[in-house]
Amino acid sequence: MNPLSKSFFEKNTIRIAKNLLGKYIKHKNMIGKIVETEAYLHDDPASHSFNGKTKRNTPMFDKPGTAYVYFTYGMYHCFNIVTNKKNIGEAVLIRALEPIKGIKQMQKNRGRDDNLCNGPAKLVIAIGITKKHNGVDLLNKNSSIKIFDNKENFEIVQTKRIGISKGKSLPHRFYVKNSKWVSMK
DNA sequence: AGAGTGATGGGCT
DNA sequence: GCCCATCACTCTT
Repeated sequence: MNPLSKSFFEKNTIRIAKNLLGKYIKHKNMIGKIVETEAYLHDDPASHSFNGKTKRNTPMFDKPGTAYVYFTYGMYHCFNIVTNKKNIGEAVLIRALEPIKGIKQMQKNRGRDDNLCNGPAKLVIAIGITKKHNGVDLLNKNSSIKIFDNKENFEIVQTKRIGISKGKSLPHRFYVKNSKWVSMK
C-alpha cells in the first residue's frame, strides 16, 4: 500500500474528488476507505474560500495535500484535503468512510457501535482527527494522517451536494454506488 | 421513512 | 446578531 503522490493532489479538484473514492485514509491504528466526497471550488458560493482568504480558511490556500479541518455548528469538525496547484482555495471534503481497520477504537471514539463514519463530522470523531491536524501536510513522512492508494473497480455516482445553503445545484458530490457506508440524509 | 429540533460556539457582515 | 459543508434524538405518518 503506497501513499498517494504529490501530483495526485495537483490535478483538477473535481477529478480528485472522484479519484479519492476507494482510497484509504489511515490515522493511528485506524483505516477507512473513502466512499463519499464533495468538491469545493474557488468560484463556488458554498466554498469557505469564496470570499477570499481569511484567518479560518488560510489552509485552503496552502499547497495541495494539506489538511483543512474546520469547526462547525458549535460542536463538530470536518476534514478536507487541499487540491489544485494554483493555490486558489480549493479542497475536497471527505464525507464518509467504510471502516476497515481499528473498528473497536472507532466505536470507542464514537461512543456507539454503528454509524461510525457515515458523515463528515462522524468520521472525524471516529478516526480521531482534531483541530490540531488543521494545516498539516498529509504528504509529509511525519504526518500521523496519511492517504494510501488502492486499486478497485466500482461505479461512481455524481449528485448535488448535501447540507449547504448556497451552490445547491452544482453536482459536486461523489460516492461509491451501492455502498452502505455513505451518508444519506 | 420522514419531518422537526435542540445542542453549541466560532466566523463574518 | 445571524449564519453554519452536522448529529442524534423525538415525534408523526
